[in-house]
Amino acid sequence: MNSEQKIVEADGAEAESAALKKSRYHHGDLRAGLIEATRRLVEEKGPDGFSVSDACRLAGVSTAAPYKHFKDKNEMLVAMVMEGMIRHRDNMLAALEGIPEGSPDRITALGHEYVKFALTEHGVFRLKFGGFTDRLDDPRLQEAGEGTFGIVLREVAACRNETEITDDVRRRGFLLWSFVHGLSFLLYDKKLKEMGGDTQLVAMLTDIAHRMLRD
Amino acid sequence: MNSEQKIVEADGAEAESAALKKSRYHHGDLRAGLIEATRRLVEEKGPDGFSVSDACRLAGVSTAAPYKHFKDKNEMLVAMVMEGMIRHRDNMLAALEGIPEGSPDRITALGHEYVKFALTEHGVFRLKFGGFTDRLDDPRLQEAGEGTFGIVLREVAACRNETEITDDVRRRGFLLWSFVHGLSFLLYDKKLKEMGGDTQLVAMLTDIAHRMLRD
DNA sequence: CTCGCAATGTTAGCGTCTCTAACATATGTT
DNA sequence: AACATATGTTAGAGACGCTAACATTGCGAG
Repeated sequence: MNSEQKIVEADGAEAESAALKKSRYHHGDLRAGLIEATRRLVEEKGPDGFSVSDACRLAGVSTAAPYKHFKDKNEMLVAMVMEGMIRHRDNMLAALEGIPEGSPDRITALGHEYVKFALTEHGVFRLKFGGFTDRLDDPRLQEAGEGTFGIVLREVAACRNETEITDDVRRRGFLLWSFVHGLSFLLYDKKLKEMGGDTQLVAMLTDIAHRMLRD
Repeated sequence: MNSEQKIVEADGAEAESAALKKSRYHHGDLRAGLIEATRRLVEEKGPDGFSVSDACRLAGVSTAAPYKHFKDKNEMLVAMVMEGMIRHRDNMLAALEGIPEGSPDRITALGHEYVKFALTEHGVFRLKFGGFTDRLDDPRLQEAGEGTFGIVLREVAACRNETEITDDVRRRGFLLWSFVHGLSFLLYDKKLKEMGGDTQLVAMLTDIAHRMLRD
């Protein structure tokens, strides 16, 4: 039953002597531990199935402990999603490596990474975009999202041989974003059952990229 | 404070003598009343802010009453979303009226209606598509959604001069759906602040329809 | 008509959840 | 060493989901 308990603490990055930690009053880095617990639970049970109490049990602390680090449940989620958005952006930047500048393949790669993130970290993705907006409207999240969109805009501009972000570039970028965004939702909801592996997905993304980039 | 109370009952479709209803033990049509209360509250406070207790207060019954009509909270939401999906489909069918068969304008009209619904009934929309999927996986909802997609496929086929739903038609339909789906989310999240009125939206939808329909 | 049953309400209460208050313990600065 | 602050704990208030037990109503069969 409690085989999973305290796991969050145990496999923390800076694993000091586990025995030493055992009889500690203080957790070490409870904030990080709770964020990690939150992430796991949201992925496992979904955004609405998540409870602060569960996170406390997983982190091995009392249910009042989180409130020394976060204002409320919502702030815990914001902190967790924040980290996810950074991963999201880093993944997208990494996906561009080795693909020649100005190639539409870069757009495809970005879209592919976007969808992959939405599918693997669907809890984070849905928290950010799936309708908890009313409560999850932290300006830092807004900012992080716009930063990611900036990457797309830059690539679109390059493909269109523009030196700056014109209205046309912005329009095309937004259309591309709409597409991969919707695709992410629909794929996770299994609306396209017959969608095979990555090959078919990439073909789809490539097709879209070309349709959106041409005149 | 209770100016809104019992509103749900008061303005019901079949408004009998209000005075007569007042001293009634039975509600009349509590099931319908609760669905309507649920719809209002979800639109007002968002899917996660909704509580059965609130719905009871709005409908003017005790907090145990709903469980004579619905298995649990989730079934209340399913029933409410179900009605929304029917409205959604009817709206889309109505949007086609007067537009010549085989015209891409029909695709645009469908997309426009899709987005309009997502924006006006965003609570319903997000419940259906925004990540409550794990709990909201009623097969009837699945079916309703596929019915709506069928409308799109039929129109795409007509525009492509196909007599049946080929793989190509299905692919284009899915891409179109992805687009308007993602657009709906992003527009509500105000990701496109500069998006003006309907005119600009329609222009965007028209552009997309043409890009997706051509070879 | 009325008797009885099924349908549909109500009240009371359990367990859980979020969050706060009051108190306890650790940490680190002087 | 002593104190201030940070970070934990326990206890509990108030809301919610849901169930059990009981009350009222509507309706069909005798």
